[in-house]
Amino acid sequence: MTDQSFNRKEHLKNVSIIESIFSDGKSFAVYPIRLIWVKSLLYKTTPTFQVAFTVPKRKFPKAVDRNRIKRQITEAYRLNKNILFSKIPPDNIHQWAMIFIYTGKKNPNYSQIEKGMVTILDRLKLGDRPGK
RNA sequence: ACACUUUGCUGCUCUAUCGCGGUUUCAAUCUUGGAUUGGAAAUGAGGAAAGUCCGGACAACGUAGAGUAUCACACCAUCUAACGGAUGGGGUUCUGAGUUUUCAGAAUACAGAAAGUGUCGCAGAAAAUAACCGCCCCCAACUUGUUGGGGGUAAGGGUGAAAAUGUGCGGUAAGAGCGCACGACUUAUCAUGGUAACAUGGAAAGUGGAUAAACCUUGUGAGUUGAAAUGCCAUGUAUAUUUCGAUUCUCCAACUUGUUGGAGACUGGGUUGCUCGCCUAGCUGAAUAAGGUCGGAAGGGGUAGGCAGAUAGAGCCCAAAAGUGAUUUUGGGUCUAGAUAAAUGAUAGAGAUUUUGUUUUCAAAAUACAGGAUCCGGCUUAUAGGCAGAGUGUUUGG
RNA sequence: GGUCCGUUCGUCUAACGGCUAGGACGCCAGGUUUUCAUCCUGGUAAUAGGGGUUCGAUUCCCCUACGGACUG
Repeated sequence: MTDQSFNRKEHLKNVSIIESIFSDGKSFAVYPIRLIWVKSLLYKTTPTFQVAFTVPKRKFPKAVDRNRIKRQITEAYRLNKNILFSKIPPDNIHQWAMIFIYTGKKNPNYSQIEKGMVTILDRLKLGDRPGK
């Protein structure tokens, strides 16, 4: 049985970490989602992955649309995050902070978002990247 | 019955699994408080939550007072915590019916142009002290019906959004509210009705073009700033640094003879934007040095976590009574989000409504506008479908 | 959350409540040139939307839409 909960601690809230992600984070995109992330040393109090979700206000001016897209992305992450946990190396000393940005232009359906989320989580390599 | 207009109400439903926010409760671990993890229960976004166009509650600052500026509002009464909101009424304008007296509906920033200033393009003689043409009178000249000069006159003149109170009679050289009759309008006034706005009627004076969503005048009201207000706790730090200004003078009294006290001027600061007024400061020192203090500006360092504010209230529902109504009173019942990088979603199934195809069946698609952020009362704007009421028109039947 | 400002040809801008809404850069057509550029001539094209005040609105007032600035 996999863990499907999504607590408040797993939300990314620290302002300085978010600014560092936007200034020197690494990114790639799978339609309709773009992922930006940064890796740092592990603290004991915070969980391994901290995640935030945003939708640009320029493309979706109404708050109803933005809320719905954020909820759907959150749901897709919650149901598929065991892909990430299964890829953690055994002697892990790092933690990851990630931001998912919705880059599409229309209101999506959930199946599209879930497909993009699964491929993103598959493609993200957590192990020892040689360039690091 | 259908169509249109308008007003009000409503704003898809249920089940299972996983997951999120706060509340209550149970268990475990660490334990001073308390924190973390897990389980359970009930619960969790609107009529506009929106725009931020008004009004309040609440909070901070200010709080002897006066004047003025600035801003807002402007028929009357009532309602309300308050309002630029609502209800009822009045006036004006428009539309329809009907017809000369009304009825119905809609709109209405609806104080003052007779306090003053400004503006009124083009056209037109003239756009606000109206004589260009025309009409009339007097004088002069001669070519004897024209010219020139002086004066009177707003009845007529192709314009314009607007042309000096309309029609008729009298009157006059020609004319003119110059006079009269019937009207129109304005001002202050009297009587009746009405709480009042106002209506009706009488007598008097008068005829003043429009524009105040031009300046303005009158009346009424408003202190300023807004939950990023504000209070407390924790963490952290630097009363750092630079620069500008002020720290003055006179008089009186006392004695301890250079100090103290009082009064005044001046300067700085506070006092709602300004003024007066009020409060307060002007130290050490021989010194224009130096230090201290006060005020302004520049610039820097730190934190960016938690609690309160913050959800029981001008609350919601039902009934009765008062009132034309907005609304109020009384009685009973009820507790119903409280987040802070910010909680409502996904999957599966069933049903409801609408549309399309097919037409017993069935299949597919869609289900509006839109998401709390301190809280209320309004206004404005967006809104699929459904329900109810009113009005108008058409058709059918009696 | 709060306070305030603005919207004029495709772009940048001007305007006393009063003429056909002016100018520059563009674009189009013609001319000049062997051709292109430059230059000359002409044309095109706008008051964010709705309502009101006024004889008359880009201008004054109200509502809506959009854009922007400030505020810890």
